[in-house]
Amino acid sequence: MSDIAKAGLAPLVHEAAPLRRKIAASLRMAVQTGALEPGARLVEKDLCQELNVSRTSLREALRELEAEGLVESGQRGLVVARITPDEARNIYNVRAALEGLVAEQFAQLAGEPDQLALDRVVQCLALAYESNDFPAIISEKDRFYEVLCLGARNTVVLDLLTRLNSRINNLRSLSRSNPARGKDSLLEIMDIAAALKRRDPLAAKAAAVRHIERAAEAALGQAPHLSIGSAGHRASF
Amino acid sequence: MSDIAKAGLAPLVHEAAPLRRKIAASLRMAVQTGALEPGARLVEKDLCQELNVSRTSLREALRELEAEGLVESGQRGLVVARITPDEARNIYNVRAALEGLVAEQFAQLAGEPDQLALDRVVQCLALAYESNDFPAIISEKDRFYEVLCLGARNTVVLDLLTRLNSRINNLRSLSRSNPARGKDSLLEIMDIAAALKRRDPLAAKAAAVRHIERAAEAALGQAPHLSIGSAGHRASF
DNA sequence: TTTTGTATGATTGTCATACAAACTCGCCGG
DNA sequence: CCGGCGAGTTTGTATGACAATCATACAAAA
Repeated sequence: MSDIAKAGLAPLVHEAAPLRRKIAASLRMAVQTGALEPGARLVEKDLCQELNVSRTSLREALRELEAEGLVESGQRGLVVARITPDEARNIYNVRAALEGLVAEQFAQLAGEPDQLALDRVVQCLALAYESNDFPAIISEKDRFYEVLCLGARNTVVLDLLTRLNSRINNLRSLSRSNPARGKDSLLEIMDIAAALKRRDPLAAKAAAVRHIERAAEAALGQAPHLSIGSAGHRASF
Repeated sequence: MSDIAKAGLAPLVHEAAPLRRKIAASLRMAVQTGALEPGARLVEKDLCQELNVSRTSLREALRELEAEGLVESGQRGLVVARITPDEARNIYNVRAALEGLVAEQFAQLAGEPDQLALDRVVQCLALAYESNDFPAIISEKDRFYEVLCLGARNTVVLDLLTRLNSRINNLRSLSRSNPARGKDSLLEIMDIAAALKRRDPLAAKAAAVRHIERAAEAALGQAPHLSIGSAGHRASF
């Protein structure tokens, strides 16, 4: 065995992003920024010209987005998915359930490195909030949930949350238009982090659920015509 | 408006299954039955010949399965996803959380027609259990959850559960090898149904969570090395 | 014998093209 | 005004092609 092999080089994680993945990412971004509005038709030929890719690759990317629920088949071809109020509400309900679960798991399973990573990402998040850098907030928050899921040893939830978030990213940016929301949001997150540091599973779960409920209120308006998430989870505190 | 329109005919939802969907379904079935074992390589050319379809459609189907998590990219191309014990455990944890949520919502939101549909599907399920018809049990149980989600006005969870189940269908049939499990499973489901009929959200949620926990025990062995789902949810009863 | 270099084939990722079926829209005749 | 007809558009599917990458085997060198 050579010296190089012993040197412990990084496995060089083959970050080969296939074209279809870049296409999917580009379309996701277009939906998030509003360049593609809900209900907009996705005409393959046009998108091919726009992105300068073949129909083959484009269609594979569309399958990915379709499975994600970001686009749906209208009467004719695909359209950007319209999110009904019920769906939006339910996405938040699901997020509350899932993030409550991983918060609970993190408190029970996370090791020292996970706690350190959590500290770091919470600090980054605080900075992003202070500088009001919206894209950074979103991206750091995604990283926060990533750290949470990894510490919870739960990649299943990480997967699901990623997909769900892509469906409500437009709502997320909408809810940030409320200036007061930012401060509250950060405080709620620090509540979660504090409970996690104490390794208090139930408090962590409660804080995580509360955070999502507040976010839902901010994004959807104060009237959750489905009292579900709230009532049910509050009952379990 | 014609008499026909008044007759309340089904909207005839143009169930034109594109070929790629049939391909995906066929591959799902192959994984579930074990014809394709976890870790098995999916060579496109071979699959094309086997299924007698073009590579174009096959690859689109594979994207669908990839997004579903049923196949994953190995070093070279795709392989049938191997499910680690952690992942399996977490899939059950997530199912517990999600099915608890929809049970709660059903109890609060379901109308008369939903309750009727529930009765019907529970009866079918009982029949399937009695006749020990494994494929029918699986299929009726999927319908049970479909009815549950529709009554809960929560298509988001319906979507997620469908995808998750495809990843553990092999485990599900495995757990059915335990003969005693069938009776218990049916009883647990009737517990859920009873709570739903009483419109008791918390009892319904508790029963749904308990059902999944028992199923997890049966499928994964009695030692849930992650005490998460159990501890947390029991605490909220 | 072990390591290195090379050839060969298999497989994926991407593309261009083709064509049938389904749909849209506008035109035309009643 | 209405209803059908036809042209253009768009999707679904198939085919063939090619470069890049990977696997394997094999030959050459140390």
